[in-house]
Amino acid sequence: MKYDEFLHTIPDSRMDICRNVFLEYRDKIKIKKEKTIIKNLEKIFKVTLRIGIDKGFQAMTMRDLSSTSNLSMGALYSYFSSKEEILRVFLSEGRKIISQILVELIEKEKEPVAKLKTAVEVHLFLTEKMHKWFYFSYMEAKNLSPEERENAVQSELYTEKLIENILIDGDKKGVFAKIDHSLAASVIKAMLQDWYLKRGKYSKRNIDVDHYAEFIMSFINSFVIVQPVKKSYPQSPV
Amino acid sequence: MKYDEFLHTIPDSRMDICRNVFLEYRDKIKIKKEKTIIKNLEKIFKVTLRIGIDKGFQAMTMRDLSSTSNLSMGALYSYFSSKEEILRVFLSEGRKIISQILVELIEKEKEPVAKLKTAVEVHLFLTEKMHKWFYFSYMEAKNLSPEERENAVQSELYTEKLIENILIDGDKKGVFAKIDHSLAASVIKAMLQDWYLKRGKYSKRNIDVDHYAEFIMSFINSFVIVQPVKKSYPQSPV
DNA sequence: GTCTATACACAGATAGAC
DNA sequence: GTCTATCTGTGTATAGAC
Repeated sequence: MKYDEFLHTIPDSRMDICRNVFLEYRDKIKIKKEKTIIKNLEKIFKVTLRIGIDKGFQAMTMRDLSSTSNLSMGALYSYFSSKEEILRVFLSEGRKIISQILVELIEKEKEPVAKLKTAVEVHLFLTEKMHKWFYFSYMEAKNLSPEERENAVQSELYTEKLIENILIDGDKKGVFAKIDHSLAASVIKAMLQDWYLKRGKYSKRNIDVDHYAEFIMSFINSFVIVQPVKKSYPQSPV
Repeated sequence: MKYDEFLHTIPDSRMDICRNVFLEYRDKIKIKKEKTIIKNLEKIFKVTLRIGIDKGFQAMTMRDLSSTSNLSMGALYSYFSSKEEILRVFLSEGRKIISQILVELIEKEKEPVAKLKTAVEVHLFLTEKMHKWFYFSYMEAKNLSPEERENAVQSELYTEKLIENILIDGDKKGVFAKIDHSLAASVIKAMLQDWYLKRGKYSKRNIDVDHYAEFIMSFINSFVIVQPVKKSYPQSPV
């Protein structure tokens, strides 16, 4: 799959998060009109993401958030009871949406080789589409409460487990080599994460997500596929 | 090389940082006695690292630092003119020491295959020995001033360039495949970073640094070495 | 629903005693 | 060299007008 195709297959995650937050927290929010809530939640999350990436969530003050979102301090506190809650809700709702899309698209494939390719691609495409959210989530997870941080860690491990299971399945079916599945999954995960953690670096070098996906698939396949035929990878023009 | 051997070949980095800071900043520090300075710098950096990893540098207050290090607020400010300066000095001195060791050990090797292995191992061993510093450095780099952040980024790119050059050299000599050297170096770097970014995860699974080094070398070699003989990697006992 | 004004706590930093 | 006491700014959060 190419990134362009992927974009057509999934809904607008930004809207989805806001709608889910509305449904889940409507009794805690002091405002009643759905339209108003959604509109302002979008503003709040958008600005949180922008400032949060720029200088970190801790360094963002509620006054920053207020002035940049054009909502008064008072208004902000009718949506969230504390600054901490903004972070908690934003990260946890994002995680839900992501794991939903990831699992759904992987399950469509049946063969291990195709499953692995899909897992890699969908993960990269998701992080491409929501790259600010992913970067923010990675950097700020440590500022969550212990329970919420545990949720974030588990969510990451879940993705890794998905990959590990694909590798195990492929090993059983004889298409993948007898490797350490757990370690291999970890390392593949690290490659996937590098895409959103070092996004700026790859942009500067004109590497787009399709190019990166193709490259790491060739890297991964050289290790996991049984009796690999060595494919030389074309040198990118500098 | 094994991690145990490595430990004997390098000096104590903690002491080194403090001595270098003393030499470089002796005129800015309000204290005169070298012994006192070194002793207190060690305390300050040690506590900064501990609290900084625990809850982030921004969240650490000077009062935290004061009470945990048993130095009064006033004393702290006779060593550093601001909280920000502690971060700046600690990170920049650390970078100097690390790049020094890395370059020195890589240059001892002459053949590309051995050079690559050494680069991977030394990087892993360094991050193992100073893993708190590396984690802290990674997480707090964004809180530096623009100029200092640029230095941090350049320092990372320098490591990557070292690896890239080894790959290019090996390609010329016919021992490495014709791959995209720049992308390959990036991905290898990502694997190396995962070791200190996810240290806790690997500890839980009883993966030590020697084991990790061996694994990612087999992963990397399957991709970069010309006409690879597929080595199956032994399954680790769970 | 949204605003302004303000309470209150706590941060970084310094002055000056010892 | 090190301490305590204190200044001043700024942070989160709320009360109550509109």
